[in-house]
Amino acid sequence: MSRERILREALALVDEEGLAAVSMRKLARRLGVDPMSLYNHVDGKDALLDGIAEVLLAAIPAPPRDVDLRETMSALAYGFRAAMLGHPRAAPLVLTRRLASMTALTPVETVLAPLLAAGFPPDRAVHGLRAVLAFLIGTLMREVDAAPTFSGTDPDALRRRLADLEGSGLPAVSAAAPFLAVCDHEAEFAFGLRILLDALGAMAER
Amino acid sequence: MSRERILREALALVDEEGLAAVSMRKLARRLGVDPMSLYNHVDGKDALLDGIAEVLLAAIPAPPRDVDLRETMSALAYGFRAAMLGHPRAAPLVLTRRLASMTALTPVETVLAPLLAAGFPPDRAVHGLRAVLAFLIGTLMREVDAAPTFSGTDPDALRRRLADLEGSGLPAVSAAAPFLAVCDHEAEFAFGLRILLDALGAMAER
DNA sequence: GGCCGATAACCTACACTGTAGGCACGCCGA
DNA sequence: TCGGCGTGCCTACAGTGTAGGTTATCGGCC
Repeated sequence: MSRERILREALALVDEEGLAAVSMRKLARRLGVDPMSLYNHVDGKDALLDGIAEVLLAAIPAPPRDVDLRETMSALAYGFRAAMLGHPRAAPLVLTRRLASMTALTPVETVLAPLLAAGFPPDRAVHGLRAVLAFLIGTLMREVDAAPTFSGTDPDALRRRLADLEGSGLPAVSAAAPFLAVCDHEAEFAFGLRILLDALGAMAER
Repeated sequence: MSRERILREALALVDEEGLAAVSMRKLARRLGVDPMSLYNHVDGKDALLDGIAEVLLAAIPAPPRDVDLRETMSALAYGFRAAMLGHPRAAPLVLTRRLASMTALTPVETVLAPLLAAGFPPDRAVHGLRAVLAFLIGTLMREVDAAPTFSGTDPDALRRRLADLEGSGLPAVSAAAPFLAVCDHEAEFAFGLRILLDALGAMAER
């Protein structure tokens, strides 16, 4: 039927079975349709994946209006992260694909506008935007589609990982093993984002 | 023949034809071997890709010894980047896979050691390491395996992209269009890295 | 020297993939 | 009424990862 329904079902499929499990045939089966019929609404598998990525991007909420630079950027960053974590197995589509659509531009506008308003010259504003975005993507890459490994709920696996690190023969790694074995993604994210926004804030004042 | 030769040839295949073109059969043909023979040295395609990633990781040069914290981290970051840019089409293997091998631990040791020596408590050191790593990965994700688009050598494509941005109806995007249309990855990288290392340096002093 | 177990190369076969090409139906404007 | 066109279906093709089984070659041991 419609492209929209196809994308919705495709996203559900990814959520349930993971990216690798997506095939035109399986998707068609779920929709009760012949595989080839999909090609009337989506031109090829790659375009389908791009479509899913755009659905994800569109789910980023707009930050509140009329708050200061830092709060705007922070809200957008957390919104982006939340949108990706809402569909962890699909998130790599957004993080690894080079999207050139309008959907990708809206968040850019949202963060660029307050930067310019804060007095950033356009080139510096783009620099700042890209630095934050790179950090966002890198962080999400780490936690998304992760094996449940790092969530650390399994105490046995954690112990094994800890032993591996301590027995690595690398002194600094051994010393920091308890912190390397686990990863509080939320805290890591907050830490890095704070640093970056601090730096941007300092630049804004000059 | 040996696992090593297989990985070398696989990396060459990726360099020449891209990740999507890698198949056990094609790789075997290049090696003049039956596809199934590969399974005697590598257990499955996924393990093969992991192997390629480790080859890339192993190519990161060790930073000079006995220099200060900032220089060590900077050298390692640039080394990481250079290693990935040396094989842009293979780099996503490192950036997207969750590697748990010893090879991945060596650079960790290299950056963790000076952080601890500088007085960082282990948990903060890991925080700092991860923040920088996230930025590294995010940045590389953007420039690697990129369509040659953003290299901007084609003035026609650049003009088209610029026109798209200016005609987007988004005021900030239009205003910053000349800087959004191109991307000097080297400069972006230096900018973000400087911010992060500044922040870590400031933390080290307290 | 003769045997034996292991290793590695090969071959076949299976279930599955994305999608090009063609056919049949039903709606919509002329 | 008649064309066309968009949509859905079907077949077919070249290619995929890899399980299972067969053979030859080689190193060590009696």
